[in-house]
Amino acid sequence: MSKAPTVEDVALRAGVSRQTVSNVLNTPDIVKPATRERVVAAIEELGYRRHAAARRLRIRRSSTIGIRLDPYVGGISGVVLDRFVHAITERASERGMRMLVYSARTAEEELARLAELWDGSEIDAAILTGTVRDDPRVVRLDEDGLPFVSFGRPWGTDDIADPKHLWVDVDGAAGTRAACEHALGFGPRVAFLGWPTGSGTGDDRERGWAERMADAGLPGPRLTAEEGVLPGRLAVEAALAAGLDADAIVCVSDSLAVGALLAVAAARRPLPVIGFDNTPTAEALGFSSVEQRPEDVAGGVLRLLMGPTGDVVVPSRPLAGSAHVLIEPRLVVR
Amino acid sequence: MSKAPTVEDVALRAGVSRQTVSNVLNTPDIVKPATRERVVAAIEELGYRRHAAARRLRIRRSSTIGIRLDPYVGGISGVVLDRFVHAITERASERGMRMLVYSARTAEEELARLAELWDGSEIDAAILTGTVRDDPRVVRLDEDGLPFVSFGRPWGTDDIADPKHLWVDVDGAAGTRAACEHALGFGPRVAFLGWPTGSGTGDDRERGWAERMADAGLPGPRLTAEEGVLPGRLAVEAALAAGLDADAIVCVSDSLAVGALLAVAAARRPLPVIGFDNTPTAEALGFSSVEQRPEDVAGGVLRLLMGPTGDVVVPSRPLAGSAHVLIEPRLVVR
DNA sequence: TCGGGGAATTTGAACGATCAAACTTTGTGT
DNA sequence: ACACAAAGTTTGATCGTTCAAATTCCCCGA
Repeated sequence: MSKAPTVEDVALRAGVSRQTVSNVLNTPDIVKPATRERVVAAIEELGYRRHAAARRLRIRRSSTIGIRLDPYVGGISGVVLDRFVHAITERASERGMRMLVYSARTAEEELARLAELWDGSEIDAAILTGTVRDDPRVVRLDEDGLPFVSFGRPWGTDDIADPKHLWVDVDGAAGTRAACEHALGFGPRVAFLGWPTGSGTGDDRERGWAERMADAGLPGPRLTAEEGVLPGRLAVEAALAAGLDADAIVCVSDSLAVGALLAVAAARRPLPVIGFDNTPTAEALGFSSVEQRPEDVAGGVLRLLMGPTGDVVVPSRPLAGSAHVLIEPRLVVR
Repeated sequence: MSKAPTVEDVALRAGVSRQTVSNVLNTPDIVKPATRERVVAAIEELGYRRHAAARRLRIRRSSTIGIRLDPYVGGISGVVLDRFVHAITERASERGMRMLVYSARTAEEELARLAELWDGSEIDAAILTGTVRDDPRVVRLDEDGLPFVSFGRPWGTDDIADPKHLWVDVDGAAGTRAACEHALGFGPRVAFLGWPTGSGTGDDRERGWAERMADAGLPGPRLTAEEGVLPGRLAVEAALAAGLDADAIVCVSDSLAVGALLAVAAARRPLPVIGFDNTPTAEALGFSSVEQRPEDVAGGVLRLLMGPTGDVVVPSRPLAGSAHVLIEPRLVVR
């Protein structure tokens, strides 16, 4: 097994120069067809492949996007992110991009990692997940000039009119509205099991239910629990014991939905429960759930980073109207 | 914001030469302490970071490992792989390695991707998952000289004595044996719900149960179902209807365990069910399950690729005794 | 036949790091 | 004080590709 061929080898074989080979690879149309064919043939024969590192060094682009993969903490919620990672990996590859994953425990550690990857020219862009209000990462990445998109809105800031950075998110209200619509088929009293007020995501999802019920002129009961199966179960058990009068329960997450299901089953009250996130657990237990459509989120992220069709990351200042993508989720009925 | 500093800039600032800076970075002990300090200070002041692409080009190593991330297909089983990806990302980073994920739908496509990444010098090694008997990937990667480790044994080949390649796997029999042990605490009649005979993994897991029961002189009933919640449910329902006499059910997977649980609940027969893989669903529903310990698998993979402590991939011919790692799973009791 | 001009191709330099070898400094023993 | 080895440092070349500028080719009209 000999050394991998270089442009030089190909050039020699095709009887042309380095640069012509390079042109065939990068800008085929400026090469005379006859020459091009000869070069292509030589490439085939030698099994030539570009050396990525050399190319990166020269053009100062890596065609790679970084994304964090937190240490696995268990629970249902991590699954959504994993699905997104799968989706973005696939979509990125269609656009000629690679995905580099890194791990970090804290925001600081993530920043350190990203700085390293960015300065070392290992990534052209990054995708942030789990952004919080006044996220320190957003500020620093802006300073560093690293193009990035976040999956999740920066709740609390008004950045529709004056966008500070690019983001893609799921329209939670639309999701629960759809869930509600479906739930109303079981009867007029649709309850909502949500998180305590204050989380942007939770409030958004609750709004969909509240609005739909208001439209119908049917204020439904609202329950609250911290995220988790057990809290959900306890909340619903308590509500049932207190004489909850509902025809269905729409939940802010699959974890809470599982808890609700367990409570409902224990009480022998066959109440339909609808979850959010459509995790494998929802599939396994066979309850309906709102699907975030990770593929569409991934598509949105890439569109913001690279434009509708390009295959290069184009650093763009966020412009009102074109800095955000809001994905409409869909209800998976079971 | 000016151009990123290079070794040259650092050298100038510290009043030394390029190479000395490089030495401080790579082999600090051959540099005189006083000089070293000056260089380190200059690096700090300028915020210098190595340009990864340039380094890769020169040393012909990328310090990157590739791993496939299949398009997400849903279901519970994919979660195990995701957990492994998380774990390996974390561990790899501790060893100074990066993880590059790629997607592929078929073995052929994966080979194409890997060849591209390997020839382009983007990865130093690869991790294969879901290897099957006479896997075409194994042969081709060997030919190409790409170092790789597989997560999962090549069932069917005798490669303990004459190892053909490196692999790490989970000792399924040990897992079900532990599950069985725990189940025997509920009573002597422990049933097993497995896949149809013929899958290496399934047979291995079943063996643990069979052996443990044989040791106890208690042949338990054995049920069979294809992977999936519904098949599992139907199998157990049928068995219960036919008068299944059991004190607990050990299952080959969490999916089947969920099915078993649903059947058991529907029949109002409080039977403990134990699953395998410890997915979030097992956690959510609160049933015991055998945990594959992805962190240990990840550790094993890196050890095979890089030796016990190194930070470089060392391509090694598989040697009997040191080519495989078998992880002992542990039962998570709930 | 020659010149003009655009298309096609080639040449030299550069990207930023490390290797190998040459060179200089330091330290030791006599 | 001197020779000699070891330690420390510098210089020139190189990895494979692409950019920028220079050169050659080719067609067409005068």
